[in-house]
Amino acid sequence: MHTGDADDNDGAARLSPRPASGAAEPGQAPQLATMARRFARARDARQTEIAEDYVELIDDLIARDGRARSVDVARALGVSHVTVFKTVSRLQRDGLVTTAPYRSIALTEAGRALAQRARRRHQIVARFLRAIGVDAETAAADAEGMEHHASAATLSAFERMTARLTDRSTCEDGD
Amino acid sequence: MHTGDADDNDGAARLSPRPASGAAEPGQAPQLATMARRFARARDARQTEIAEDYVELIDDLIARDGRARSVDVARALGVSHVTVFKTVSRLQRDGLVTTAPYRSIALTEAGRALAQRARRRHQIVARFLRAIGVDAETAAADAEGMEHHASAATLSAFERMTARLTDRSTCEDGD
DNA sequence: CAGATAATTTAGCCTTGGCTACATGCATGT
DNA sequence: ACATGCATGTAGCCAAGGCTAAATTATCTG
Repeated sequence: MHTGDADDNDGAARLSPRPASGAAEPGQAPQLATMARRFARARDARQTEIAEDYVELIDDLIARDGRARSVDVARALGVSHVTVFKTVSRLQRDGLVTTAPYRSIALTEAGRALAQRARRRHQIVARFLRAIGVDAETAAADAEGMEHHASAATLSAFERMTARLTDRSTCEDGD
Repeated sequence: MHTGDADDNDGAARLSPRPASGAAEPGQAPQLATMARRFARARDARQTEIAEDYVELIDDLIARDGRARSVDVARALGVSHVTVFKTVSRLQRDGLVTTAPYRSIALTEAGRALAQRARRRHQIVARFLRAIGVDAETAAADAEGMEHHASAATLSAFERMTARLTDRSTCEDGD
């Protein structure tokens, strides 16, 4: 009843198995698996982004203020303190932070290690973006999202390029 | 009852308002707002990542196979077809795709536009990563996640650098 | 010390994005 | 033409990550 059954093929192709070419599988099947792997990696990174943001921020707050209150975390992240509370509970469950009722948030060893890794990546990305000519504010904002998706190889390349661009004496050969 | 109340301050500082310095606000308040803005942008990008991935992939499938079946989308993304079904329903609700029962997925104008923007960013990021020496597979995988967080300024810088690195005649001046 | 202010915690709600299990529809093969 | 297989759709579950509202606890102030 919705569409009858004939003339709406201006974009909604009928689901016949192979309308275009007979040689679809050999070129497509491995590519599908490869794509799936890449998307899985991105999905995985998305899941850890929040944890990394939290521990990095908590580490920053402790370094700056001597403590990390959930209200400060909430203000820095721009979310409600309830969201922080629940997320911090998950982080505690996952062994990244420790909390005691009505006390400031503390990082575990694992949390500190993750925070340092995250900060290092963040700095590499941010410095790199500035080095290639992105303004500081945009660099900081983009780094905030990009850092979680940069692999070790990419980070190395970023560091190489940053060094090369910062030291103006080298042009086409860095190391 | 849980911890008593006194001696666990090896990391869980008491929640006194200002234990470190009296000049906390002027240096911290604007920074908190700035950080919140950056995190909000990253959060926003995270929300649109999936939509962009879907429309870009659907566009690719249509270009390659002449149609985009949800089962193909599911295989490419590495998720179940039910997840695809539900996500595509949301995309339809948001005006990015159109679907009819048992028909292939079609992109709306808005969906096609978003797909093209996403693909362009994807290519810029991937080409750039390869240009700075990241291997192809890692570049593709990292680009998958990073593309969604690259602002226009960063993309321009990427293009500039890619051109500079690809065309070896220019060293310190691109355009 | 009592009240006010601020922070934390709890309770409950929503959307997104993932899943399994099952039901239905389409399309081809014999 | 009908069975069989594959694709799609439905129902229901879960966790994450967001929210408001209300209750509880700390801390500061008067």
